[in-house]
Amino acid sequence: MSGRREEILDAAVAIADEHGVDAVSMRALADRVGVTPMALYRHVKDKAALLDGMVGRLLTALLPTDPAEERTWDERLRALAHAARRVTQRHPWAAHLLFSRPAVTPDGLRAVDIIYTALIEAGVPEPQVPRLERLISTFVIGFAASEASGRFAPGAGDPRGRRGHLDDGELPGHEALGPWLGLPLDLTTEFEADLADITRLVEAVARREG
Amino acid sequence: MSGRREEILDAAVAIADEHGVDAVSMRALADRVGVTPMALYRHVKDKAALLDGMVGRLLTALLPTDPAEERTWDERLRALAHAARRVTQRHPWAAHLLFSRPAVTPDGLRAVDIIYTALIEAGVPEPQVPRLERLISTFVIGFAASEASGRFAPGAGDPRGRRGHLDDGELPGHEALGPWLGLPLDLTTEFEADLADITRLVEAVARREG
DNA sequence: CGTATACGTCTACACTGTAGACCCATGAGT
DNA sequence: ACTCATGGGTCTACAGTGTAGACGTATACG
Repeated sequence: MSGRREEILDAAVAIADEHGVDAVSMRALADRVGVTPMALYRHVKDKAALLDGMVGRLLTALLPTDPAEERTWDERLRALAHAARRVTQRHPWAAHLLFSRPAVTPDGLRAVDIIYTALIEAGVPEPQVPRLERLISTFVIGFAASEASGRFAPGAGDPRGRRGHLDDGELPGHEALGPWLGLPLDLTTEFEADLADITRLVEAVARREG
Repeated sequence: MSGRREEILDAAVAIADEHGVDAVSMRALADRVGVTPMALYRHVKDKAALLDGMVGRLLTALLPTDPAEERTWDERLRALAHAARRVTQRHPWAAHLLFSRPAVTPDGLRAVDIIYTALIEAGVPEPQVPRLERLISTFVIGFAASEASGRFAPGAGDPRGRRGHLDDGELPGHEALGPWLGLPLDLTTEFEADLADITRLVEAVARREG
C-alpha cells in the first residue's frame, strides 16, 4: 500500500533515463533513495522484479488519460501506438523489456483491451481478434525497440561503406535500390505509413468475413 | 583468419543453449574452451562483442543453404521468416539480441537483400521497399522474441485468473471475447496466418502504384 | 640468428546481487 | 501497562562478474 514502492521505482526509472539501465544497480538505487541497498528488498523481491516494476510504471503512463471516446477505432489504435512509441523514446532502455515480461499487469491488460475493442468495432471476426492484437502489439513494440536500440540507425540499412567485402553481385537487391538507400529516414512518418498499412490489413481481415 | 574465434563463439552458443545466456560468463566460457578467461580477449574485444559474435554465428545458419531460386517471392519470404523463427526456437536467448545489434554483418545484409529482391519482384514501388523490409523484419523478429521470452505464453493473454481485481466492466474487450480467450494457441499456425496477412499487405502496396 | 606475431597466464580491482542476522518504531490486543 | 506483530532499515559477508596491465612462450619469417 505504501507509496514507498512507487517512490523507489520512480527513482530507478530516473537513474535509467539519466545513465542507462545498466546503471541501475541496487547500490546506486539505494544511494539515490537515501537508504541501504538491502532496504530495497523490503519493497521489491528481486532485481528482476525491480525491472518489472519499472516497466509497470511506464505502462501506466501509456494509457490514455482522458477516455476520449469520441474517436473512431483506427484513431484509438493509432493513438495507443504513438503513445507506446513516445514512451520508448523517452525511456529507450524500456523497449526490449516490454518483450520479456508478459503484459499481465492491470495496465497492460487495459492496453490490450483497447486493442481488442478497436478490432471488434472494426468488424474483425471475434476468433481472429486475439491474433491480430498480438500481430499489432508485436509490430509496435518491435518498431519501438528497433528504434530505441539503433537497429534502424543510419548506417544499418545500406551504407555502401558497410558492405565492404561483398561482391556487388552478391547483393542484387541493394544494388537495384541504390538511389533509395542511404536517404535519411524519418521514422515518425515511416511509423505513420506502417500504421496506415496495418489499418488496411485489419480492414481486409474484417471484410473477408465480417 | 584463425578458426579459433569461431570455436570460441560456438562454445559460447553451446553454453547459452544449455544453461541460458546469463551463464555465458568469461570464466565459464574460458573453462569450456580450456583456457584462462583473459585469453578470450585475444579473440573478442568485449563481452558485448562476444554476444554480437554469437548472433553472427546464428545469422549464418539462417540463410538458405541452397539458392532455391525456383520459388515465388512470397515463398522465399515465408521461407526466410520460418528460418528465423526456427533459429530463435533453438536459441531462445538470441531473440532479443537481434533487436539490439543492427544487421550490418555480411550475413545480415544477405538476409535483408533476400527481402529486398522479394519485394521488388512483388512489384512494390522501389522507394517503399526499404520501409516494407523494416516492417516485415520488425514483425518477424518481434514475433520470435515474443515467443521466445514468453510474452505469448499461456496466462499472458487473458486468463480469467490473472485479471483478478479489475472490475469486469473495466475490460469490455476481454469480456466480449470471453469464449475465444484462453484457448490453447498454436503459434505455428498463427505465424502462418500472420505471414499470409502480411503478404496481402505487400500485394496491396504493390497494387496501389505498381 | 633475431624479431614479430599470436596466443596464453597470473594478479588485481572495482563492482554486482543478495542471504542472514540484528535493530527499532509504531500500533493493536489483552 | 505489557506483550507482540509488523514494516522498515542497517551491517556484514560471500560468491561471482568484466577486464586492465604486465608478463611469458612458441611458432614463422626476415
